[in-house]
Amino acid sequence: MESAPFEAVLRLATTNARIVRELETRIGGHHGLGFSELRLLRALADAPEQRLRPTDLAADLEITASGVTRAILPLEKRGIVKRSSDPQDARSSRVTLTAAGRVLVEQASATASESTAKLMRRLSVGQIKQLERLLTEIG
Amino acid sequence: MESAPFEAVLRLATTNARIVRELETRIGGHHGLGFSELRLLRALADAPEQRLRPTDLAADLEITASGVTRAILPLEKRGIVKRSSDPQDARSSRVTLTAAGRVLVEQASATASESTAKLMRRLSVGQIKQLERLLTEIG
DNA sequence: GACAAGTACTTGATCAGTCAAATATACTCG
DNA sequence: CGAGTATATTTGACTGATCAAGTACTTGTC
Repeated sequence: MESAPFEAVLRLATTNARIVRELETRIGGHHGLGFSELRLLRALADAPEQRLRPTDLAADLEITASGVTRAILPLEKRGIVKRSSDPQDARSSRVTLTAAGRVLVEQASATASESTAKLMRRLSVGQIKQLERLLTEIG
Repeated sequence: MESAPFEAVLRLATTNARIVRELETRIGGHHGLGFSELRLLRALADAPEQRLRPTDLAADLEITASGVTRAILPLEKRGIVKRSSDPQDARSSRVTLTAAGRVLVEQASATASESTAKLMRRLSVGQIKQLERLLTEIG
């Protein structure tokens, strides 16, 4: 009773866990940033005008709105992101990278890229692209 | 400053999060089991003699030994797994599926397979196999 | 324009997992 | 054999996330 899709999901989970754990120590050591924090900063950096509402961050990161609230707090205290009110909707707000945040995300991404390249040294660039394509294709 | 490997890792994380969250509700709803619990039970089910030491479980699942200790407790209380002492090493123990556990993992896997197939409906069987191969290849 | 329903976010309680330290046992080598 | 080191597990304190409930605002309908 083997199911190719479910086997793939199990593999996805372990590979993800291994890579995240590895990057966590490398990024954390260099920049005092967790993997999920870097993920959040990258989402901001990649957004048009480097600005997103918490809800959109939640959707991008596949976490809950509640998780976003809690993730943002320490980043805001450290002056890495900033919140401003959303002129279109008073319930919401807009989260932006500060100048310091832009520098940090740049540096941390560089470290992460380097480490990732090492972790994936067994795959060719083509295979990595293929992997990314397949993951994106899922949904 | 784009890095194919790191982009792929970011994608890996979000896709993983989405799938895990989805399966969590489906498996949880039907069998009262979390995704990571099912992962643990599957590791046992797939082990020779359906028996593993906590350390080996930790390695298989890519979590810490500490995490295994805590994951096993509720499963043991529910009679899904059982611990016995390791005759080779008094520091360690052996974790096995109970009869009830074997039934449960079978049923939950069926549910999970079904849900996963739906989640991955946009990929062909060949693409899913390819995805799994690439993930395995990484490390 | 008021009221119902929906959406955006926050908060309290909880959970799964981490790390560091403690404990217990095993292994190695002089 | 015994000392020192290494390994297996557990525990306490903590972190990052969840869910459910609450607040605040917006939207759609009559």
